[in-house]
Amino acid sequence: MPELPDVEIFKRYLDATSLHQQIEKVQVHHSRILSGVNQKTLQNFLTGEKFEKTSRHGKHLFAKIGGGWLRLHFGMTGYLKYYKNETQKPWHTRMHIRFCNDFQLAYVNQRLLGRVGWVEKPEDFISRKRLGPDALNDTDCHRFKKLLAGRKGFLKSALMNQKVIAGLGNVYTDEILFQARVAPDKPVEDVSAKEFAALFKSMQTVLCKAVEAKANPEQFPKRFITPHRSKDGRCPRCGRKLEKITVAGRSGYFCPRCQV
DNA sequence: CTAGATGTTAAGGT
DNA sequence: CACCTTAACATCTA
Repeated sequence: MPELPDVEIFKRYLDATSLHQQIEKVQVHHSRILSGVNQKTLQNFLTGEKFEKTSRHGKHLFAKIGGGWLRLHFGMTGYLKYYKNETQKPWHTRMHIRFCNDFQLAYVNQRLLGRVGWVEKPEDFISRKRLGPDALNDTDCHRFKKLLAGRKGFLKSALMNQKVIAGLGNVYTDEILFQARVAPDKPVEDVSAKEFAALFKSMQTVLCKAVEAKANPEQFPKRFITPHRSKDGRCPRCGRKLEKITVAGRSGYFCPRCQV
């Protein structure tokens, strides 16, 4: 589930496997994943070059290479896989980078909702898309309040809006709301100063713990609601059956007793 | 067979 | 301008 913590793990994976190696060949198996660049241009930009470093903003991963940056976004289903043996090539590999050491990096995207692009600088992309500050690296409690102040609509919608804060998706938004004990359908205008502080603190804790757990829900702390997000899921705090709610077209889960 | 799944965006409405 | 809902995208699974 490629939200901020997942993409942070992909970043570390790319850093640990693919930096400073010359690229021998690039193949795009499905042009639908390309955004603002065609296959030939992308191949020209990458071939013979090396990834120098990476950065992440929200759910976007950038890798500096040659005269610009490769941008990777994963949609609802996507990940990276570094491998050597052709038998390990994942199903639904949409782009494929072969390094001179014979290892390969696959961009896997089953549902084709992810995108690969090329930007001169990450900041250009971030401002063009009007993305908010990164939820993990670029916020503090004061700024967080200011981002949400004066907004209308439900809290969950605002938190999931990438133009407000970048990186939170459906699952982690539910987790943050649960940990802060605030209901997803609370109007932003009704959120108290105390609740804003709790939300900010939960956002930091949840994202940090998720990254520590390698974004794997099986390794999340016991108090997390994420592993219980399902029809018969129960609140890990009070045991009550979770409620399902649709906000901004997405299914959210929350505990009606613990979250007010 | 159908509904729903981690994301984003366009279109149309309030 | 801000926000809402719905649909669409493509594919797999419960």
